[in-house]
Amino acid sequence: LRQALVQQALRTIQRDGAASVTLRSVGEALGVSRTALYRHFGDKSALLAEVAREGFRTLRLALVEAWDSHGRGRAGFEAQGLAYIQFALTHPSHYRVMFGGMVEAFERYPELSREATGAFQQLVDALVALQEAGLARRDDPFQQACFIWSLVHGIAMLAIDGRLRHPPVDIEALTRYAINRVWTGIDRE
Amino acid sequence: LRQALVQQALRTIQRDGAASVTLRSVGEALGVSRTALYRHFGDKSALLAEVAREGFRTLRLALVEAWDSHGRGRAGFEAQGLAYIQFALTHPSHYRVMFGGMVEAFERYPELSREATGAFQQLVDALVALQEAGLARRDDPFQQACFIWSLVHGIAMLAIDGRLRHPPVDIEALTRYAINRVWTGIDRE
DNA sequence: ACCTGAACACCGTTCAAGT
DNA sequence: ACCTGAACACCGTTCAAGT
Repeated sequence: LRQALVQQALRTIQRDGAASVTLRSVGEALGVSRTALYRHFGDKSALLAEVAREGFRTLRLALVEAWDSHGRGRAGFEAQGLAYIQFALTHPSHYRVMFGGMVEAFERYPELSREATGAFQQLVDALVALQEAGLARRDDPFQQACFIWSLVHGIAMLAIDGRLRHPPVDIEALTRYAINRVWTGIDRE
Repeated sequence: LRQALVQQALRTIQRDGAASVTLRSVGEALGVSRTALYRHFGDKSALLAEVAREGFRTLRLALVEAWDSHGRGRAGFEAQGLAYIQFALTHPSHYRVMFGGMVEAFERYPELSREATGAFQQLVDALVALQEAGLARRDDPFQQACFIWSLVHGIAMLAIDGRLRHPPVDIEALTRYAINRVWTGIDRE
């Protein structure tokens, strides 16, 4: 039932958005009372934490896949960025659960923190590989990763929140541009 | 009273966070019924839209001030980025109202949209000035601005959501690093 | 024109009670 | 061990009624 609750929450999120995930709706869809959930999770936040954890796992796998299947060089770096944005645009509500502050006290869920760190670590690993291949500046990889993550997260959030629709922006083109500018800089032509 | 409601909402947001802004609490703090608000705003979302509009106005003024008082060159560009992050860190809940999807149907509030566009336009104007001074690539200034905005927005959101606290990140140092990397690129040393 | 008080349809959560 | 049903303390919103 625990797994069923998570799956049902995910389905509701995908179809009707995160705001529609109520203990009543999730319970009713599973033919169970609205308080049955408390036998498996501490509270609603714990359920959403599990949903978020699942999201970070999927995201990490998507990043690894993009990086590995594009040669682990510049092409892989770009593919990884595009995969990140694609995940966010394909699962906007799920992404919001992961990053929108919907999970109270994020740090109180060690499995969620671990999975989130794992996805971040994939980016760090890629940057270390690029540095060792002489393709990227030998800055602190952690700070470098924070920088890149902030960029793609910013694009994802603005896109999801509809802030890039007036006028309409080609998100993929923006992502490609951003990654290219990160790579070569914007100081001079 | 309309202005008083906005001011009270802002005060509550600063002190107890956006989640604590309820029609009951705002009304009670002003010695008025919880439904009095409906004489001045269509619904709660309209009140928050006004709060967000005030935020974009303050943000724009902070950006203009930073840009103007640092020579409208590379130093001004960096100062503008730092001013953006500083605004977000100083008023995290206010920033969340502006960007966290708390205002339903953002585009239905023309004054809010105008103010948000105004803040964005300040960045576009700065980039055009940099381009004309030969200090920045002559890319489409709008796309360039979307790129930069995404970056600082990403840093701001990750910082506000506490995602840069395990391990703790020096946000100002990260911002300086990011702006420097945007300026000179990360392809080679 | 502006405000109130009661009512309505929702929420998450607690808890005694059932099997 | 697992679930239920009623109850509690909250929400935003509507509406007839008051001044």
